[in-house]
Order: sequence, then structure tokens, then C-alpha cells
Amino acid sequence: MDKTYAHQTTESRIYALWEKSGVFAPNADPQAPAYSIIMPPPNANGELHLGHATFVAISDALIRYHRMRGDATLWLPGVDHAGILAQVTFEKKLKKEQSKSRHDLGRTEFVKQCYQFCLDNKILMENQMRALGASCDWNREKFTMDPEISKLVLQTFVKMHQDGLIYRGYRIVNWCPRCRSTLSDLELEWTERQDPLYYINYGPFVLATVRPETKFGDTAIAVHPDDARYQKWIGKEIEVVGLLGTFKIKVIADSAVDKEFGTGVIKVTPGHDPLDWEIGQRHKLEVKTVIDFDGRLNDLTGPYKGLKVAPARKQIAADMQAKGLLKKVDENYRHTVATCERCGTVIEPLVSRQWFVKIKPLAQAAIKAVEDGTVKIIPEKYQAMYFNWMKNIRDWPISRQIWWGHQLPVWYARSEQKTPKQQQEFELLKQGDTRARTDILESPIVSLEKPTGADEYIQDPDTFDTWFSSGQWPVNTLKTSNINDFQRFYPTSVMNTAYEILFLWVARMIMFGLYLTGEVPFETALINGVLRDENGQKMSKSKGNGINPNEAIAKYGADAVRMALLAGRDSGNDLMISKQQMEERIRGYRNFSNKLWNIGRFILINLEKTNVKIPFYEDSTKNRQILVEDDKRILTELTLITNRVTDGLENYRFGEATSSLYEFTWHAFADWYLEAVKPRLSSENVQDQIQVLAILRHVYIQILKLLHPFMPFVTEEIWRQIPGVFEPLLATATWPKAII
RNA sequence: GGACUCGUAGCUCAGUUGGUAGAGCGUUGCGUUUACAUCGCAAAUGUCAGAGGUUCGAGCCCUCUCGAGUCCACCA
Repeated sequence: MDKTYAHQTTESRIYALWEKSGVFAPNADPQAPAYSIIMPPPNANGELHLGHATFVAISDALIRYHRMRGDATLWLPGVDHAGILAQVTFEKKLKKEQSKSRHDLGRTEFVKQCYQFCLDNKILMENQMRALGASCDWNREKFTMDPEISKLVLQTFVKMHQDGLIYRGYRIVNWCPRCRSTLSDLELEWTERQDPLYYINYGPFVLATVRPETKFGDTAIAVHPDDARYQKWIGKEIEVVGLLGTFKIKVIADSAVDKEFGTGVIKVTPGHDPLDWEIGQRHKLEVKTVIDFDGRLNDLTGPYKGLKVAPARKQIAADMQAKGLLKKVDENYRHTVATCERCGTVIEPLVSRQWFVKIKPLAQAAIKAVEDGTVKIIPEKYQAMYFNWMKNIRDWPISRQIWWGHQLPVWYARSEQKTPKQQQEFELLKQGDTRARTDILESPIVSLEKPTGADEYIQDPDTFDTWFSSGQWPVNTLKTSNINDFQRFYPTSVMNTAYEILFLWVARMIMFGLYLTGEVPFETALINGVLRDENGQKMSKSKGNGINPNEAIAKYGADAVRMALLAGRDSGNDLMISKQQMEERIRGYRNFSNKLWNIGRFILINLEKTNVKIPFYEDSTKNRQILVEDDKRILTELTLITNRVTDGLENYRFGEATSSLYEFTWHAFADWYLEAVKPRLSSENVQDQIQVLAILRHVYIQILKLLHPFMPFVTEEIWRQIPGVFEPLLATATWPKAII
């Protein structure tokens, strides 16, 4: 053995050895219990970060542990096409490298190139997974855009439509003017901003608004029903002088109005504000749209037509000021605005016709599954979050006006489009102009195949929310995998992912899983905390505040990176750590692999020195009789640590399993026992030497086994250098017996 | 506004049925002895946020206060 452990040259060699030996595929023993994890598919828009490394470290530890236990163990890898995120990322790249927009390419070409972009990233990510030591079965790898996966995604939509769980309707939605798509509430990011709050003279009232540009869409004035100041106005019509002249508007009472805010009077703009939309629904108000899908004011706004929202607001405020319609302006008003999580653009609430999932029936079953423990959410604290969201869940808009994704299996017949506008729309869509809006086309036909017949049909250009497909992931991957995989491995054992996507993904998988199969998709949702920098910011590649896993692996080895993410922490909690501290942490575990290596060196050197063949330690009465106190003590501690590590793996306490193992290996075994035994090794008592060497080797072998799920590379490499071990690969060696 | 989490050594964090306070890193001193300087030995540092309660006993359970943070939500 060399003096130091060289992870640089070892890790890739060991990984290749594993892959070649086929140990990543589940064993075929029909008697073996099934254990399976579906990998959360990383987004295909870039490389992996340390957050991914966390789930690899955890999932791989579980997978390797169960493999060593002899279970039929499957870890199924995959990659997600990431809908909007990938499209935005690729559009940026397109613009930067070719100065082109997606419209320059056209839909077909854009999708083709985006597909390639994702495939390229997919290879990068696969290699990073390999570098981290992920022992997943690459032969079963899936991509959300694989044809057979896509087909199942569309089938689900058709089935749900038949079951009455899908509807198409006009609703106020979150519209991203840049992505030109609608978004679900979960895809928003709320950011605090400072904006002027305008106090507008409005007939007999003064009212406060941040958005004077939407006032052309006002269809009522609202006050709180109990507000004494305004009782006499409720139900009356008032006359208001506005920028476009004088108009009449009704005063209504609605308890959604806050008496304390501003003047206690609001204008109701159902076309451009979610709250106003609801008030409008309650009072059957007219919905007036004054801002279009491109984020510009439309012809209902007279001279402001064509202006974008921000400049329009300034212009309108200035004009109101000039006409004396503005009472005052509070320049220091702080509030939060919704922005597009993927591109940062301010969201425009707009009324649009979209496809929705009627979610309540699905949610009910999913709530029950967690309540009765069919699905366990670990740590338990996340259950509260889950219930809180699920019990207040709202219908889910699933259609997106983007190109990259699964296109809706929805068709429109030419003959059903009666108005000239609809016919024009039909024609534009047919020619591939996706700036055209589908929502005015009538009589959609939901069908996997294009309808046949004398009529002419075009497909709805919308694609699904990316979570609509990933929500079905455990079902669809296993159904398209090896024959019998679904039967053998569904429901899967553990779903390991971060709490950020508890609603976006975990909750939806439970709903889809139950809906599609009648069974939950996984027995345990193991939720991880996230890594944050010293300022509490989530680590991300775009912020540049995290360690690049590639660099860390190259410098310190994957084993060290994995340990640094697990040891001495509760993986369900966030970890706040600076770049430097993280690196120190990793270096500490690199030192540990070296320590482990050198313990091996010491033992092997001593084994070689003796001419006697050292028998493998057996826990027999004969051997026990000559054990001295030190021997008994280390063996007792070995038993304890074996139980502890096993218990840690069974109960997802990786922090405890790893640090107690570290402690035992370094301080009990190396610092104490190994030193204590040195005089005995140099003594004349051959029988005792044999005994000591047998124990040293025995304890060491057990340590390697216990450590393997966490530090697979260095342990496997050492395993190969120990002469005479029975099992060729540590990855498939037998897990030590434990009592827990 | 609703829900949840956290506050333990200089820093980052463990601490699971309540039983004499822990690790890593950092700091200080010493050290080349059958592996390892990517090392060894030794040392220092805590009213476990604060107050009250339950208990023979509380970092751990209960209540309140203060501080930090996260998620959800329609405050114009």
C-alpha cells in the first residue's frame, strides 16, 4: 500500500469496476425483499450543485446499505426536462451565442435544439453522479421527455379529463410577460419593493393604489360592509372624473376590504388583480381587460395604448397630477410583488383561459395517506407544512404557453371556429405562430391521437407544467422500465428530496400515485434541509456562493464531500456554512480517509511480518478465553458501533451514524487500541500476536463494511488490498449483524 | 394574518423514550515512539437565549418573554 491514499486515481477506477461488475442492478433473488428509490430527476438545464450531492450522499448510503443487506435494491436515475427553467436557460444561451430568439428558430427547430441542450447537460450530470459514487442502475435511466414516458404523461391527462378532474376555464392567472406563459402560485417568488402609493381622487372618495394604470379596468368601488364612514354609499352609483372623462361606477360592500388600509376604499379591477377577481366573482362584476398578454395597455386605455406597464404608470400618474386627480403620493410604500421564479419578471395577473386540475378530490386521498401513515414524512415537522398546504389547496393550472415540454393532447376542429377572429387564430396556429392565443378557440377535443375525419384539426400549442409530468415520475419510470419492475418495486421505499419542492413535487407525486395506481408512490418521504451561506442565502450556482462539487471532488475526493454533507448534522435541518468552512469540513474528511488508509497499512504491514497464517477472527469460545481486557473492550465497542450505525441507517440518522463511526475508527480503534497493542505485537508471545492481528483485521473489516455506504470509494479500494477476503466486492459484501 | 423551526464552547453544528454537557474546525503547549504531519499527546473555554412550572432529577416536557429564520396567505 502507498503511504497516502490517492483518491484522484482511485475513484474513477473503482466506479468503473462497480459498473462493469453489474452490482448496481437489483439482484434477481425473488425471495429478497425489494428496496427502491427513484432518484429526484435533476433539471436538465445545468450541472449539479452541493444540494444534489446531499441527496446522492443520503440515497446512496441507503441503497448501498440495503444492497449489502441482500435486498433486491434498485436506485433508478433520471433527468427532468424542467419546462420553463430549461427553456429560459436555453433562450439565454441562444441569445448570447447566436443573438437569436426562439421565434427566429421557430417551434420545431427550437424544441429540437433544446432537446439536444438537455441531452448534453444530461451527460454532464450523469458524470457528476458517477464522480459522487452514486450506485444507481444506469441501464434503467429515464428522461421525462423519453417517448414512452411522454406517452404516459399524456394518457394521464386524457384519463383525468375523462374522470372529470380536468377542466378548461377563464380564471385570473399569474402571467409572466417575458416567458409569455401562465404560472402556478408555487412558481412565483415574492420580492419586497418600494413603490409609490398613489392617493387618487375618485368621485367623493380618495383611494390608494400602487397601480393607477389598471384603473381603466375598474368595474366597481368597494368598501368594508361595517365601515361607518361609507355606509350611505353602499349600493349607490357614483360619478367619477377620470383621465378619459367622466363615468359612473357602483359602490359595493365586501368584507375582503381592509378598513385600516389607505382610506378604506378600493377600486375593484377584476381583470388585473386576484383579490378583485374574487370580489368580482362574488358580486358578478364585469371583467374588463386593459393590459394584454405582452404586458402593454390595450385600446381601452385611449392614449396610453401600446405603453408597457411601468412607463404607463408614470405617465398616468403625471397626467393625473396635472389634472388634479391625484391627492398625494406616498413615495416610501413598501410591499411585496410576485415575480417569475425563473426569470425575475414582475407577474401580471391576467384573465385567461387555461387548463386546470380539479385538485380537491386528489388532495383528500393524499392527506389521508399521510394521516394514516401510509406515507411517512420524515422529519415529522414537514408533515405540518404538508397538511397546511394540502388543506388549503387550490385548483392547479397546468397549461403553459411555452414550447419546451409535453404538448397537450388537445385538438381543435376548423369547423367549430365560428367567428372570424377564431378562424384567423386557427389559421395562425396552423402556420406555427405561437404568439396566437389558443384560449379563444372553441370545442377542444381531448385525445391521444389527432382526430381523423373530413374536418381539419390543429393541436393546442400549450405544454404541461413540468410538475405535471414529474408528479407521475415514480409510476411512469417503473412502468416503462424493465418488465415486472413496476410490480416488483412499486410503491417505492424512500423518496429523498429537499423541502423546497415538498408541494411542487412530493405532494403531487402522492396525489398522482394514488390516482393512477391506488397506491402511494413511496412509503417514506425523506426530506432534506438546504445548504445556506454565512448570510443565510441558499447556495446556488447562479449566486456563486456555494462550493462547486466538481472542484471539491477533484481536490478532496467524493468520499470526503459526501461525509462533509452528512456527518454531525441532522440532514433534515438547514446547514448554514461559509465556503471556507465547507472546504475545511471536506478537508477534515479527506484526512479521515487517509487515516483509514493508514490504519490498513499498519495492519497489513504487521500481517506480512508474521510467518504464521492469521486465521480470520471468529467469535468462538476458544478465542474468547485468551482475550485480554483491551481486546474485550474494543470488541464490545465494535458491537455497539455496529448497532448504532445500523440503527442510524434504519432511522435516517446519518449524522449520528457517520460521526460515531468516525469517532470509533479514529479515536477508539486507531488512537487507543492500535497503540495499546503495539507492545504485544513486538513481544515474543506468538499466540498473542496471532490473536491481536486477528482482532485488528476483524475490527478493520467491520469498519470498512460499516463505512462503505458513506465512503464507498476508499473502503472498496482498501478491501481489494486485504489478502484473503472472501467477498470480491465490498459493495456486495454482507452487512455485519446488528441488534437494534 | 396563519403554520412551523431554531436560539448549546470563538465558529458551524450533534445531543430520540428526562439521569453527572459533546464533535469538527479554530486556539494554546508539547511531540519525528511498528501506519498516518492529510499525524500524535495534552490543555482551555459553556448561568445549554431569559423567566416560571412539572419532576427525586430538565438542554430535552409545559407556559410566557426576547431574538433569528422558513413556509403558506388576496393587504390594494
